[in-house]
Amino acid sequence: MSISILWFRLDLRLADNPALTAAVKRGAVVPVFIWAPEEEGKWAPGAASRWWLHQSLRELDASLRKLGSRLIIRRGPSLEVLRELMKQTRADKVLWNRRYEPALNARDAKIKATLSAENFNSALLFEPWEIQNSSKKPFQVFTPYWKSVVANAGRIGSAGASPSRLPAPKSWPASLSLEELKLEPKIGWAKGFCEVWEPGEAGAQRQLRRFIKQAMAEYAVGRDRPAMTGTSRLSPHLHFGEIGPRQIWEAVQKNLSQAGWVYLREIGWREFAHHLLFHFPHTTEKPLRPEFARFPWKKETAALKAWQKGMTGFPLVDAGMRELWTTGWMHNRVRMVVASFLVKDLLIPWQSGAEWFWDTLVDADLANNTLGWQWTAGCGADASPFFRVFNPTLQADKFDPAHEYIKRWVPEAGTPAYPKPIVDHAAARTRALLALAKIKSGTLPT
DNA sequence: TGAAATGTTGGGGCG
DNA sequence: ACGCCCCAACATTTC
Repeated sequence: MSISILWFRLDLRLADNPALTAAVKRGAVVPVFIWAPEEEGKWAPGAASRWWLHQSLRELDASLRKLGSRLIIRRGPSLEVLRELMKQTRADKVLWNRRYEPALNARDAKIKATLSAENFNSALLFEPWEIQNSSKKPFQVFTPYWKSVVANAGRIGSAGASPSRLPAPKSWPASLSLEELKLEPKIGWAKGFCEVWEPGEAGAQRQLRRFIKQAMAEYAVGRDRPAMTGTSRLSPHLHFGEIGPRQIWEAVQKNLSQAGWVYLREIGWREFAHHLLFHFPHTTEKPLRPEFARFPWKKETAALKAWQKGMTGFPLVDAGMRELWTTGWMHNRVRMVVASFLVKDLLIPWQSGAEWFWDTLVDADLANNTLGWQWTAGCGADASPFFRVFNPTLQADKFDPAHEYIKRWVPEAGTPAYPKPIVDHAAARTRALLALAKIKSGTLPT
């Protein structure tokens, strides 16, 4: 029997974990998590993500201990740690599930070329290179991409079960304590997070069952009502791999209905985001449509601050930004509204919004965040056209008609204590369209 | 997975 | 009865 290092990354679960299954098959398993944020460059986990990661690692360790195993925690560099661990434990192979972020593709390739390693897919229905259009190129439009995924659905593997046993090595190598990683905030700003989230594999499963039973049938409407729990709320669990898309696919197929497809389509958008990030890795920083590099963005520090703090004077925008700050999450309908407001009403670069979301969202995910912001800014693949400007007031009336959501997060709205709108929306819309015209006319000869 | 501007239609009041 | 105007309701176009 061989000894394997199982390198946990964004796959913090025991069920449907192909690397884990393969490791168990080989013999003894040394599960390890390596904290190496510097290897992710600019996109190292933000503060909210680190809070979640701490809880999730604690849960993972507890589940491993129930099987007589445990989680070894180390600090990077990853290659050095893995090499050392192999020596210490006499393991002959490292197994892991793939990630697709540009910085990590390079790092992992190097590790794979250096050590004896084997990789698996736990995070996606299809690998980004498996879905191609008829000319063998990546898709850039969602609908044909999704059609291709559905047409190939028969090839989606079934979700694996948790291992019933997890053979331990003869002796355990040294480990840091979870606290030593200092992932949790020093001051208690994450209190609100604890009230609404249950990080870990068990919490993810509970959330999935809650959604399928109580919300999925009404999803087509419920997903647009920020005051309701009408969405799956699985995004942070998915990001950390506490649940995988194959498990969701399988569970929804068992209860399939028209509404089920509406939801699976959203899983499709997540899949599409990973597809795009893999094939167009520069889009984390730069617009996919090159003409947007010339867009006359503003550097409005005060306005950006007002947006971040939820003090723009637009109740729905502020409600969303405060929900984000308090709970580490924002309803997707409201994400579109606040993003449109930042990019179009304030003309602040979408990258500034992406950075703020990166730091404050517990579900911050490089693929989804990049797609979301480029979609809003109109500069991405299959993006919303820039001239589609959300009117925050109309959006509130449509999707929060009783202002229940607004009252929850902005109780002082409508009183003198509430700030005056920092822009005139109608004027801001005109200004945004003018700015857009500039990059269009810029392509014409003078 | 918008909203505003502009165009069209048709019912009803009124001379 | 008829033409004219008003305007809400709906549709289409534009950004």
